[in-house]
This record gives sequence, structure tokens and C-alpha cells, in this order.
Amino acid sequence: MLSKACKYAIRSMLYLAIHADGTKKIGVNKIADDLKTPQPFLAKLLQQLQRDKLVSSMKGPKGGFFLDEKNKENSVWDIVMSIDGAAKFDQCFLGLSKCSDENPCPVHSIAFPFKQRILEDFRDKTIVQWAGEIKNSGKVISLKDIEV
Amino acid sequence: MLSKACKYAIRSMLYLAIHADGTKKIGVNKIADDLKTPQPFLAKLLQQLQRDKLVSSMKGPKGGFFLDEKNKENSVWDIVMSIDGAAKFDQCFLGLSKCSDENPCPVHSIAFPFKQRILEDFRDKTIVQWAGEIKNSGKVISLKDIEV
DNA sequence: TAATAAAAAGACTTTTTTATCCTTAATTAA
DNA sequence: TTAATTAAGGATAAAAAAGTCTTTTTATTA
Repeated sequence: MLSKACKYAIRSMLYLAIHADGTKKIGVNKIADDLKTPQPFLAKLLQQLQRDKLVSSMKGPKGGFFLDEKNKENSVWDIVMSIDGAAKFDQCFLGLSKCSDENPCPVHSIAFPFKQRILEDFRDKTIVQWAGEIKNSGKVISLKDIEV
Repeated sequence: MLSKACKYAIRSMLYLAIHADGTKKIGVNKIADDLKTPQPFLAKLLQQLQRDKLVSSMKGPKGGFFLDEKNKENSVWDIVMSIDGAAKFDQCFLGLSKCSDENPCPVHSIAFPFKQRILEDFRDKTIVQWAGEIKNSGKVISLKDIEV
């Protein structure tokens, strides 16, 4: 559904939304370390996101990545588009090239509502909103990875 | 979630459940053609399923693949296990190595019920049951692919 | 202004997944 | 019993995804 690349990207962006801002930037090393993602690979992804104006960066000492006010108003869906593209996400669970309410695969009735629900969340909530929910949730919602 | 290989495998098996039996076997060429899957690749998959006793086959003219009574009592989950393995299916939507109710990723609350639901269906329904539902459903449920 | 720290960029490598090809074995029917 | 047909098996190839390395650019601070 989502490539590893895209999963890394989404987690990094939410991580930045929570931990970084214009005055406190965070470098790839730190991010990759916390999220347990391959460092140079993540660097590539952040570069890509930066090109698409989804994340901001500064070179040099005290430099790093952060989200400016505009970046924060983007959605998780924008990240998916930048890394995987829309087509990748919107695929039939059983691989039919044309799977719809009229022409459903055997699991369409289960898979479609789920995809819709995730899609809504991804498309309609801004990154700050996500970050807020993560921070204020009673549960300890994870972005950092704990290897098992 | 599921590899292409696994999607091809599931569709072929349901296809066989509906269209073949001990007296009418179907060859890979016909299956691959209807399902629009790469023929030699599908052959490999059916071989694998045959080794795991999920599908039956006969060589020679009038030979081909079919499901015997035992095969029909297997589940779609058995196919997933044979081709992808359980681990592949049960992965966190955002890639956390440990994602659970106690340690949820930001989309766990949406993704988990979906995975459970699919898993139940895959595990608890036999292949004949699937086939029956597909045949008797009001809708035209697709296994064959129509390229767009 | 020099040293340093960090991102940007591009080329490259490795691994995984998907897909093909070729030879052998089994079965059927003429 | 021979020709035809179809699966089984193994080796290989191609494509995609994941990951690394090296050099260049930009900013900071001493």
C-alpha cells in the first residue's frame, strides 16, 4: 500500500511537526536515529520533500530540517503524493486493474471503506492537526521505532 | 500488504474453485489468460501451491489444475501463508516494528480493525465458501482482470 | 577568513520482487 | 508406441525498491 520510503517520510514529517520548528532544526542523523531508518536513504527522502516544498531546511551548523507555517498546513496525502504518487496507494487489494463498486473484487466491500477512511484522514487533516492529536492523545502514540 | 505473487495466487485459486473440478482441469495458459497474469510466473506460483497441497494437478493432455475436495476446504489464509508468509501480511501500516494497542502508530486505530476483519475472512472461510459467495452474490464479482 | 557542520545532488550498489526460458517428466490419445 | 500436451523443476534475467557513497554547496561561528 505504502512503500517503505513513504512510511519513513510520513513518520519523519510528523516527528518534525512535533519536535522541530524554525528555531529548533533537526538533522537527518538525529531523525534517522530516533526513527530507526537508514540515514542516507532518509536524507534522499527529505531532499525530495524539500523540493516539493513540504519541508524546510537550512544548511550549515545549527542547520537541519523543520516545518515552517506553510509546511504545517500540508496534509499527509501530500507526502504520499510526493513519494509514492496517488496511483500506488489506490490499488485493488487483490490486484485487479479495475476494481469498483460496479466491478468489485471479492474483498472490495471490506477494503474500500478502509481505504476511504484512511484517505480522508490523510487528505483532510493538516500535519499540525496530526501532530496535535498525537501529542494530546491519552495513549503513547509512536513514531520512533523500537526494534524488537 | 500482499505481494503481486500472492494476489495472483488467490485469484487463481478462487477461479479454479469456480471453474474447475476433478473432471474439468484448467491449464496455466487459460488461467493466466483470463486473469491477465504473466503465464510463467503464475506457473511457478501454482507449483508452489501444489507442493503445499493447496491445489491439485495432472500432467499431459486434458491435464491442468483443479481443486480436489480437500483443497476446497483450505482457506485463503493458507494461500497467503504459502506464498507470502504470515509476517508479510501482519505489518504496521506506517512501518513500526512493534505496533499494537499499547504502542500504536498514528493510524493503528483505523488499520488494525481492517486487518482483523480481512484476516478473519481469510482464515475462517473455506475456499468453497468464497466461491459460493462469489457465484451467488447479486453483483458481478470479478477475478478475471480487464485491463484498462 | 578559515574551519566546521550540515544539506543537496548525483552516481552507484545491493536486495527483493517479478518474470522468463529451457529441459525433463508424466499422461493421453491416435 | 509415438506424438502431442501439459505440469515440474531449475537456472537465469529484468525491473523495482531500498540503501550507500562521494562531492559540492551553503551557512555558522570562532
